[in-house]
Amino acid sequence: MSLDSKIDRDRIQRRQNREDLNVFSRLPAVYSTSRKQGQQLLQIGGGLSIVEWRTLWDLHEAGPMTIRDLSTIQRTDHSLLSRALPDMKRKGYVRMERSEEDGRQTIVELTDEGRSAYETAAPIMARRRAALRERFSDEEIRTFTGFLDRFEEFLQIPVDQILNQETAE
Amino acid sequence: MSLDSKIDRDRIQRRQNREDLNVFSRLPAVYSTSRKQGQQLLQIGGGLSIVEWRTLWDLHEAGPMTIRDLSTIQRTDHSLLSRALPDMKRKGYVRMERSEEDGRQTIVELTDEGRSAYETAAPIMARRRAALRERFSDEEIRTFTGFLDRFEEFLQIPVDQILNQETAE
DNA sequence: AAAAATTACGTGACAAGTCATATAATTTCT
DNA sequence: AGAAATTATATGACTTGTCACGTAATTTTT
Repeated sequence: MSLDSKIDRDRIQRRQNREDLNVFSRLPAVYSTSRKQGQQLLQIGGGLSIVEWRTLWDLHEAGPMTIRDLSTIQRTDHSLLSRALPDMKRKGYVRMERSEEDGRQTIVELTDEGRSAYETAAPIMARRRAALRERFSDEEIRTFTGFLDRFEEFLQIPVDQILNQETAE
Repeated sequence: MSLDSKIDRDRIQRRQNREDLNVFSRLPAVYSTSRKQGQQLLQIGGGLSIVEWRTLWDLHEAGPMTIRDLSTIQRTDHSLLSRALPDMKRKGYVRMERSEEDGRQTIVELTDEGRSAYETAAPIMARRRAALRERFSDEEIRTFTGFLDRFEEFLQIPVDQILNQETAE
């Protein structure tokens, strides 16, 4: 019997419908589509990368800070910044200086050129957030991010603890 | 003046709090933490990669299907599968066969060995979903995925349409 | 004060995604 | 039927993200 005849369209469809309710499965697609949209908008707004945009934005909003601060705000690994910053410095977007108080830290500060790059991208990115707010009320955003909070709490649970709860089922 | 003294801890903290409500900013971290958790569990459950797990799971649940079907269910680019499948075939997890009905398609089917790899990982991954259900009711999961639906709808909107709605603000 | 632990950062290696482009097969249009 | 468009897959190039490990600086312990 050929494999063709073994394909069960209905069953495949049901599988897909089922997976629509699986948060773990949906996250990758939602994330990557969101990222894609961000990249497109940044392309229009001067060609910054996502990491660059986040960094300029943070520095603009909160002033000079360390690499650790940036990675904390952005909720990413510091290595992402470690790699992006020298490039950004070369482009003239930021200044970097070893901290006098703590020689391990590097303090990053926006330059005028960085500010100007920020200002090119900012209105477009603001438009995006506004467009989202046209579709989600403040209340809904809080509910949505509340779910993200709870989901993140779940993800914090150590793996062995998850596995040892079989009884609770 | 040294850069150290220009650091404003309070302002940085406020920035961070603000970003906690920004869905666009939160998604990357939530996604990658979820992925990390998945990878850890798979490591324990036999060492499958995420793509491999998803594929074995889908084939187990819905029977043989094409690469396109797999990528649709998994909501990812087909290239991910295109690259993973030859490896999975080499490991003996799947069979691949050109479709007789449509010579462009490749039909993928689970082998016994693939089934056995699936069965090693499955209980662990099921435990994870159960652990989630202990913290989110069915109702809440539906609300959560409902938000994901709406957010994805938003992401579907063409970029130029988002930018041209400035009036609506 | 010396030793041990922690923290900040840099860097190499890897996974999971994307897109763009190429090719072959199928379908649609004229 | 032939031409044109579409679809399925493969593959190269790239981004975002992780982790692990190394080094230097700081903090904590003894």
